Amino acid sequence: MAKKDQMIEKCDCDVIHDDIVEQVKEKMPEEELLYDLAELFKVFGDSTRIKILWALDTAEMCVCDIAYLLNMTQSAISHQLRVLKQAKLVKNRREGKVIFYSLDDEHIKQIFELGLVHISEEE
Amino acid sequence: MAKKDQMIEKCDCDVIHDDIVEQVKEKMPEEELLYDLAELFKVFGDSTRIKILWALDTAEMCVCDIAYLLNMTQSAISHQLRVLKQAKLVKNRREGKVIFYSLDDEHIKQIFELGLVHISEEE
DNA sequence: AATATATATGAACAATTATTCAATTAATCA
DNA sequence: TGATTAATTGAATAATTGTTCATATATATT
Repeated sequence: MAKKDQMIEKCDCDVIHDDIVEQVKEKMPEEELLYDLAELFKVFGDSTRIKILWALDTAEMCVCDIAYLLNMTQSAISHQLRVLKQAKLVKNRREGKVIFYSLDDEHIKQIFELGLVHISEEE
Repeated sequence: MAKKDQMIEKCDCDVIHDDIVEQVKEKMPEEELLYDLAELFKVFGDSTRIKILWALDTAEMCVCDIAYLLNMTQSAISHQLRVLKQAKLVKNRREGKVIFYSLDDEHIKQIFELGLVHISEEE
């Protein structure tokens, strides 16, 4: 954090690298898009949220049931559900006093599965 | 952090939810696996690392070129490359004074692409 | 050997974040 | 209306993390 706004000079380790840098620059998505992508993965980067998402992939659940399942306080779960909702990963509906949460994205499971492939490949 | 080891009681919002909790429990991967998955996504959850990975998807690059490309200090890049290497996402080879980094995983791009799909779908 | 360069590393600091605790809101039911 | 319950919210705290700065290591060159 607190990145200073400095100008990084080219190294002179090999002039040929100029080509590579230019080539990479062209193929890179926009700065903002990559930032958003990092924000999305940041949401996945917490085991409580991963568990919630994985649970909701099986069934719609209310807050207290998630709390019971994960053995955590309602408050903690509620805070995390808010993060997930802001990221448009879950949605909810009210039924009386109870609020049911469910997944709001098709790709979550696929992303998780790919992640698991990577993990299981580490020797 | 600092999660207290407390016992969360079942809510009595509806006794039927017992079934759901049991069903979800059965389908959930092991605690440890989900933890590792979160750790992986934590690595993706930083825009500097995302940029590095995206850059390396186009071409093998040395540390100073990455630093120049992203306009960040060599030190900052080096620290992040260490994180990426520990997560087995990049590998490196030395050529004289210069150390070249490249991707060490087939799935990174796929995971990123899926993430981008989610982002672009948000209305 | 001495110097220069590319990279790595460790400590420090600022910023971010996950959980807890206490209080509040919203709905139900007596 | 008052009591109960499910969920949300805000502040506080502890832990984690990304960058900087100074220093160390490794290779090449003179």
